[in-house]
Order: sequence, then structure tokens, then C-alpha cells
Amino acid sequence: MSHADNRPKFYVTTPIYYANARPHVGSAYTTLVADTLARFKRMQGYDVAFLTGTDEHGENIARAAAKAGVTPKQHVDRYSAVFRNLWNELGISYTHFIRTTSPEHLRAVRRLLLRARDAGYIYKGFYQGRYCVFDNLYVSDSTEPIDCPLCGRPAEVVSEDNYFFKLSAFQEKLLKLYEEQPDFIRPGFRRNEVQRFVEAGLRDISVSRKTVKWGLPWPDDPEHVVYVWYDALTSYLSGIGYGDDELQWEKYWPAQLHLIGKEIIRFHCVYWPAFLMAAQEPLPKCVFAHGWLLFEQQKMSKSKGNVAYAEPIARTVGVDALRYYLLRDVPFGQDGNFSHDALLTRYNSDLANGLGNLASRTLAMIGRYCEGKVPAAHHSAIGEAEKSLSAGIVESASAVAGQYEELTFSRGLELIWAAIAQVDGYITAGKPWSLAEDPEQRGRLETILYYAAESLRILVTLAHPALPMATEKLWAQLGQFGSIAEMRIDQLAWGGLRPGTLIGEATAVFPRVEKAETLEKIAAMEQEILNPQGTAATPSAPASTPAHAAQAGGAGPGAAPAVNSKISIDDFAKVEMRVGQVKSAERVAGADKLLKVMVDVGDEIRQIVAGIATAYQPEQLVGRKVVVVVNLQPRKLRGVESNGMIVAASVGPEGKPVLAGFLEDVPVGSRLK
RNA sequence: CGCGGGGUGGAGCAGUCUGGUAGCUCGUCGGGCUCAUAACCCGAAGGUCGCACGUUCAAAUCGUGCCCCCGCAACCA
Repeated sequence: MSHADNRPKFYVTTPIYYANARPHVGSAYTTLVADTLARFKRMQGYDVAFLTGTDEHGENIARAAAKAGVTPKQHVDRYSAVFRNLWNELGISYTHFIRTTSPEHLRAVRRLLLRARDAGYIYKGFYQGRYCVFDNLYVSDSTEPIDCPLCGRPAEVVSEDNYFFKLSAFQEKLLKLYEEQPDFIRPGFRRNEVQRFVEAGLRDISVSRKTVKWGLPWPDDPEHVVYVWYDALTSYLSGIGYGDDELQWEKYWPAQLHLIGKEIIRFHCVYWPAFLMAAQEPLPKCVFAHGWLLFEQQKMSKSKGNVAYAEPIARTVGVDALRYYLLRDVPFGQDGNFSHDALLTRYNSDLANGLGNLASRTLAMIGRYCEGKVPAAHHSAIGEAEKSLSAGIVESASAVAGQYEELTFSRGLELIWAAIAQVDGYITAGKPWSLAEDPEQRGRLETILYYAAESLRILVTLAHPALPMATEKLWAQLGQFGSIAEMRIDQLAWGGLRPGTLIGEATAVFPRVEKAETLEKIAAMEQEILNPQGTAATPSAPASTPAHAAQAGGAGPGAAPAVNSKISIDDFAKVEMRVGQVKSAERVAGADKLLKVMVDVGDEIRQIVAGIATAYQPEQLVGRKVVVVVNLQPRKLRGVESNGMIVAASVGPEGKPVLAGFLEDVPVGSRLK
């Protein structure tokens, strides 16, 4: 808070994470990227505020707490700490951590809300939606029939008085914003997406709830609770003192960058600027939405059993390995594949064989041939090779900074590694180990080693935002004092390494690992996380534990038909299945998966809507014998009535339907038993 | 015509906005070197840049049409 602090400000945020489960690499990804950027900005001389935190309200949390037999407060205290501990373990350099259950957050939300209300953008209205009374869950904001995603039971229509935000009033202003400030939404293709959405028209949104109890009380109307958007998004303000510590708030707001995942674009690019406009507060400069890390081509999710966690990686090959892999292998913005195998390949080839080995060979030679002191370059020995090396390194320095600036981390790292290869080539060509045998060549030898070490110093500095831990160690090994983080990345110049500097002890910062063995270690640790109290043995357990399958319940299409309880023959007899023959079939308008099929089941022709259009053409079904469940309650699908169900196997992860049939001919109408 | 992303040597990806030698990592083959973490360096093989037409002196890149894959949305009784 000194008056001498004229440094430019940079405020970056991650989303606040829902304090309901432990974070997997997906959440760690956003945070690691934000950290890399924060470190880079500090090395450019910025005063950086870096906010992360936890989102701690809502019915899902209340429910999870009840299930665990604790109060919601205890529950969020616990999970908020889990997040904070993980960020600490990963060396995340956040400066602010906001919890939405904190008093300062409440003050900020009140303030933002009241300013919008006073400006006339909040009104009381009538909300109708679908709500599951068993799970206390708002399932949908429309009154269209829908089943609860948790229990599968039909959700009921609820109506209640709610406070609404006049989002519709902001359509033109938002479009103007996107137009005038093209960098407000990045990457560009996301901007198009949001623009289209807004152009299609905006409806006012409900911003309070009566039924939910675990949330912030509505200002002046405690019967209501602030619904998710105002609560969560305002954390970007409350985290730096909005309505609480005005000096700090004025110092850092507006944020330069909100880093988010693509699933929450709408809230950040539409609702959030509208909320701020309504309150007449300045808007953030940029929302950058990155893609997802796909695990085996699918979005990571716990219920699918395809999650990966950060800790096992950090504890086997180090946090820097995880950071490097994510930043280098996934073009930032796009979806990327995540695999432990690829991570270890990167680790060995780029970190161990590349940077680690370059440091190792350079420092070892200085130790052996120069008594551990950085030698001086001899003017007489500086030739073309030296000039082109130093020029190349200096050039990469500014190019790399440019890439960090643009958040194109993969390209920045690619440039650093191209330079590493250049130094390796320079050393190999100069053969210092041969020169060392000839006292006449002393000058050449020392020059080459100086050039290698100085290149290394610069490259290590450039890599620091991405690899904070290892570069700090290498910094010490190069005999440098202080923290490498204090270096100015924008002031790197050739010649900063002082001859005579005593180098430190050279130990491998990225020891090569045996892939198969490390993969096993990681897998074992993953199991331990998924199944903490689990027996140490954990024999070759399949990825998804029964516990998870059970939790998924009837929710997902991927839920395996786990036969956990047996039914009696009487139960089975309740299901009446008959052989039917398809008379006609046609697509249901506006649906890609549905076919309207007329089936002769013996005594009548039934109209059945079946979700098999992805696998069968209507024409090829006509005349075919199928198995039909005939005593099912009728139901409308896409407005078309369906009287029964055609039995099909659900094959593969996508559940591709394959119709049941008979090898011998069977008469229409025969009962299956 | 619901919205969007993608299709580039065996694998995974850059490059496309701002046309002009198709680049990176891994893998394969051959050679060099021995300072270094069995690492490093050099070289080679391997690509009709999804398909077609068009614009242009020139197209992975621009335009039009089509095919295939993947998300979101909505309906797998």
C-alpha cells in the first residue's frame, strides 16, 4: 500500500469452484493456466491480483451435507479447504481466495443487487418451472414435462414469486459491447457463438428462490434467497473488496481477464456484463473460455468413472510436469485430450531429455573443466556460431513473451524448446570435451561453455511462468541469488551471467522415469483417491466402482443395468411382451433419434415411437418382426403418442440400439415368457 | 436449413484470420558423438492438407456445395 507503488495492475480470476467434490485435472487446468499468466505478468513488473475461490451455496450442497450427516457450513468448510490445499500443493500463486459464505461476499452481493434494483432492473415476477420435490431441485426453467436428472421421477410444475433481472433490456448494449470490444470474448469463435445467442433474443432471468434455503438472504426480503448467478459471479468483485475495501477494489477492478471453461460462457459473457451495466460498474476487459480436457474422448466426469486427478501426477513426476504437459500439448482454447501416457512421453522427451539434460551437461562441464565457476567468453573465440546462438536466444525471448501475452502457451513453449535444441546443437558441434584435452583451446572451451550457460539462464527464465518449481532449482544451480521470479522477463538481455559465478550442485531436476512403472504408481494413487478408506490391496478393480454406478442411478444413458436385486417371476409376468411386425415406419419431424413405427401386435396395430433412428432406416424396418412391450403406459414423445416399446439391446458406450429378433419364424402376436 | 468445433505423413497436434518452401512432438530407419538424465547431434523414409468445383500467376489457407466425426440443445417408454 505504499505510495511508491506505481506498478501497472493486472487482475486475473479463475472461476470459483463448487465446494462439493474434490477437484480433478479439469479444474486444476484453469487454475494452472491462470497461475502461469499471473507469474508471467509479475515478471513483467505488474502488480498482480490473482483470485480463485469456492462457490458454497445451493441445494446441491445442502443435499450432499445432509447425506454426509453434517451441516452445510461444515460441508463447505471441508471442501473449500480441499481446494485450497490442492492449490497450495500445486504451488498456485493466488493472492486472493474468496468464499461465497464469507461476510464480505454478502456485502458485495447486496451492493451489486441494490444498485441494479435502484436503477430499475430488478422486479418481482412470477416464476414457473419444473422442480423435483424429492430432491429439492429446480430441474428446468420451462414448464415442459421433464424428469429429474437425479431420481428420474417426473418433475412438477412450481410457481412462485421471484425477483427477476431485466436481462432483456441489455440485448442491444451487449451486442454493442461485443462489437466495440472484440476482445471481450476470446477466442473469436466463442464470440460468434455468444453473439448468435444474444441476437436470438434475451429473456429476463429469475435471480431469487423461495424454496432454496442454503443461500444468501435477499436484501430486505429474507423469504428469498439469492439464486446462483448473482451469488457466484459477484465473487469477482467481493474477492477484491467491493463494498468492503473500496481502496483495494478501485485499485484492481476492472479485471483484465476472467479465465473460464467453455461450459460457463453464457453466464460470463451475457449475464455478468449485464449485471455490471445495470449497476453502472466498469466491465472486465476479457473473458477467455478454454476448452475441455477430454479423457478417452469424453468429458471427464466422476459418474462416468473417467476422471484424472492432479495429485498423483504432482507426487510422481512433479507439478511442473503436469503444467508443462497441459500448456504444451493442448492448444489453449480448444478441447484437448488428456492421457497419462502422453504426459509421461512429454516428461521424458522434453523435460528430462530436453531442458533437464541440457542443464545437466552444461553444468557438469563447467564443474569439470572450470572448477565450477562460470568461465568468461573470449572475444577472439566469438565466431559465427556464437553470434547466431546469442541472436537466436535473444530473439526467442521476445517471441516467447509475445506468446504468453496472447495466451498461446503451446507456441511459446515450442519456441523455448526449439531454442534448447539450438543450444544442444551448438554444444555438440563445438565439442568442448575434446577442446578440454588441448590447453591451446582453452579460450574456445570457455567461450562455448559461457554461451551454453548464458543461453540456459535466459531460457530458464523464459520457462519460469510455466515451470516455476524446476526453474527455481535450476536458477540456484546456475549460481544465481534470489528468486528467479524476481527477474524481469521483458528486460532479458544477453550477457547477464557474470563470469566467475560459482555454480551450485547439479542434480537432476527432471529425472527420467520408467513409463510403465510410473503409470502403475499413478493408477494406484488414483484408486486411493477414489476409494480413500478402501483396502490397500485394490486388486485389478475396474475403473468405475459399483458405488459410482449406484450413484448414477437411472440418471445417465451410460448407467449399466446393474442387477442388484432379484425380482420374482410374478414381477416378470407383469411385463407383457409380444412378437410384432412393423407395418410402416417414418421419422418424427424435428427429432434425429425417433421413428414413429406402426406395429401389428396380433390383435391391433400399435403406434410406437422408438429411439432407433440413428441405427435403422425406416424402409429397412417394414416387415421386420420385433419384440414389443405392449402393456406400457402411453407416453408422448416429441408430441407423438407412443403405445409400447420396441425391445432392443443397447450396445457400446453410445448405447447404439440393436433390435431383438428371432432366428426362426414366429407368428405375430406370440407372447414372450 | 437449431448453435458450435473438428477432418493435415503411423499416433497426437501447429499452420488457416494476414494465400507463396506443409512445421512440431512421439514412433520407424541409417549415421555421428560420448560432456550429459542409455541422454545429445545429423540425415532418411512417410502427407492427393476430408471430397468437388470456383477465385488467383499461386490455395491447407479465400468462396460455394457436399461427405464424415465430436460437443451443446432437444425427443432414446
